[in-house]
Amino acid sequence: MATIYQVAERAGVSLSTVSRVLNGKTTVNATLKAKVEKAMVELNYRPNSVARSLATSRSDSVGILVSELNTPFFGDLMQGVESTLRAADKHVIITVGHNNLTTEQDAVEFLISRNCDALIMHAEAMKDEDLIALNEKRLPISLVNRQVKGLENNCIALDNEKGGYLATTHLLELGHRDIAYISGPMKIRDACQRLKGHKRALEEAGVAYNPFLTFEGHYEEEDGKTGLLELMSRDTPFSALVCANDWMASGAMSCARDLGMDLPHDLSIVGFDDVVFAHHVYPRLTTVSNPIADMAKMSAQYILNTLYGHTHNVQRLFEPTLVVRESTMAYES
Amino acid sequence: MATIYQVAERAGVSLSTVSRVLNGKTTVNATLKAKVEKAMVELNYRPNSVARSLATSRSDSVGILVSELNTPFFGDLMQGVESTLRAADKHVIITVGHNNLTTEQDAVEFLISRNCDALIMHAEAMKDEDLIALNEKRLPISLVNRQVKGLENNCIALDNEKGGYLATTHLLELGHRDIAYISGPMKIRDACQRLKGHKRALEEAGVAYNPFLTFEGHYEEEDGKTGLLELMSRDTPFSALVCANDWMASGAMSCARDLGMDLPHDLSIVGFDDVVFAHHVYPRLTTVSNPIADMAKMSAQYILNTLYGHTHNVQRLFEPTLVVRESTMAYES
DNA sequence: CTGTTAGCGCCTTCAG
DNA sequence: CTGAAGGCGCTAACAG
Repeated sequence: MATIYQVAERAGVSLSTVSRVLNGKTTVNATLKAKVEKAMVELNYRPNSVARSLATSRSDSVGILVSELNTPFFGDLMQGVESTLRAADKHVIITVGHNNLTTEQDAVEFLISRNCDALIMHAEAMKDEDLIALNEKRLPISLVNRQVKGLENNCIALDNEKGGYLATTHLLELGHRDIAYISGPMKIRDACQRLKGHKRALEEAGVAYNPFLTFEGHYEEEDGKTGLLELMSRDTPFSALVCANDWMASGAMSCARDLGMDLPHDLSIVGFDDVVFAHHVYPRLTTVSNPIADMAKMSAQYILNTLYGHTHNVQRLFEPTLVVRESTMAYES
Repeated sequence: MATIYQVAERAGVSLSTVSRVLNGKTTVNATLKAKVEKAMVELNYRPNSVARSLATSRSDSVGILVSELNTPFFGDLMQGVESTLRAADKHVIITVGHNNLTTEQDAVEFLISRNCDALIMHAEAMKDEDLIALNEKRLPISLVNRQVKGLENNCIALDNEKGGYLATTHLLELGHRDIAYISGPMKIRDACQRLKGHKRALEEAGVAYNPFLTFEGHYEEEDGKTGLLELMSRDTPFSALVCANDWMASGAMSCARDLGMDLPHDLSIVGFDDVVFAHHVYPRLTTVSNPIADMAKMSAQYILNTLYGHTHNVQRLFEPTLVVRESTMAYES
């Protein structure tokens, strides 16, 4: 690969001149500039971003931390960030945290050692204080789908409580009173908030919350099945079910069908996230949309602002909306 | 951030010694080594991989090119590569090609300028000769889901022809004779091969191929719908349909249901890829499994072999298998 | 086994 | 506006 030095030699100028036309910061005599550019194409010159990064300790790329690579949720997240960053000529380095503390920390170290200018993270295992320290002492970060006290500006989150509220309210409006709930793991923030919204909706409707109607899952498809089975074994009848994400909803639907139930007549089901397959299931899933791609985009814009002087508006709290499809229907006594 | 020099100073040794304990290539006196390690933790030292990369022109990371970030297929691909590479302590830099020539080339240049040691690519737009040149003149590459003449060793691919054959044979064995086919874009290799397999199955069964029963789509969900509608408008009855991927199959299923058809009684449908949502659709989709995660893993192992002296076995051609679920049933006259 | 000395490719003062 | 010189953090011969 040609280096800046060879370009300089061929163009008959010094390497600083080449550097200047490369970066376009300072003005360069038009003739020299032309010569340099000619030399560059002739040599098929490509700047080495590693060298540049070492010299400037910047890299024009931002690190991304996701929990998994192969789920629709994170797919949308990555895609949202990548496309808006790329439009600004920034690049993206993606790492995986697997919802595990050590892995997340390793990933962060890797990204930093790669001179990333900033980090956009979906951190699940790292603690609030770690994140605060990271942001203060190391490099700017933005958190997607999480709210950290003391880092309000950096957080882009969904109003999960409202989402839970919407789901349950929808069911209440359809006349359901006995509403079961399969939650995510309660150690995860958003899972708590969604459940909280569910409870508020019940309360406002004057329906007593019955702990026997809720089951704690792990956000995985399998939990929809085991949850439904468990709930049904408790001898507390219910006519509707809200699941804290679409995976569990899909699991519950399959299970219900295997049990010979007729959906949605025998059971109305609401999901959460409106993940890509939500309208592939049958009946098509009524769910709460989680505009993760938009949030990701916003997160990227925030980084663009703080790092490269852009001036996008940044919206920090996103409102979920209810997407009514065919998996819910009016209560039939 | 602490540098190797500061560590050396604090430990009272030269920086080459520090470098040595860092890389562990040569032996270092145990006492000195201890001193160095102590200094490293005290200073919370982290090696700067950019500097290392500049000095060695290696980076212990391999670039990945996918077409999209937010689809199950590429999700599995990325996940397969990432996990096996990470197990070998290599990192991954992911870029997106969007099935567009310029974008793909930019992505490749970015990865090279980042000193990636190798590339694992799902290249769709770049031409065979570009890929050959890339591999010969620049850096080792491995191609997933593509076969290039002259690059046999670097290619990990699925026997798509066999997949098409399996899908149609399954239907034939169920007694269907009039089998419609919604293909992918014929400019894409695998789409051609899948169709070829379909034709071979018909031929072997003594069923004449009827061009009126095939429709060319673009591998998108929408094509399932438009394809089905178009095929039905051609007044050539059929009792079964194979779609060249699951997205189109899902689209066709929704459309069929909207048309009031009873699945699978009124129409048996087979998909291709066995993508994550294939068993979320209803009826659960019979499809041809595409072990993309395994292929991705193999691709990573190939790179590990050629680059870092590993000695994994590498399987270059993968056999698809038929996954029979509930979207197909015996022909009813 | 250890320290010294050059670079890796580029940017960035500083003079001119 | 241009060139010379030093340095980013680390590795890799080369002597000792």
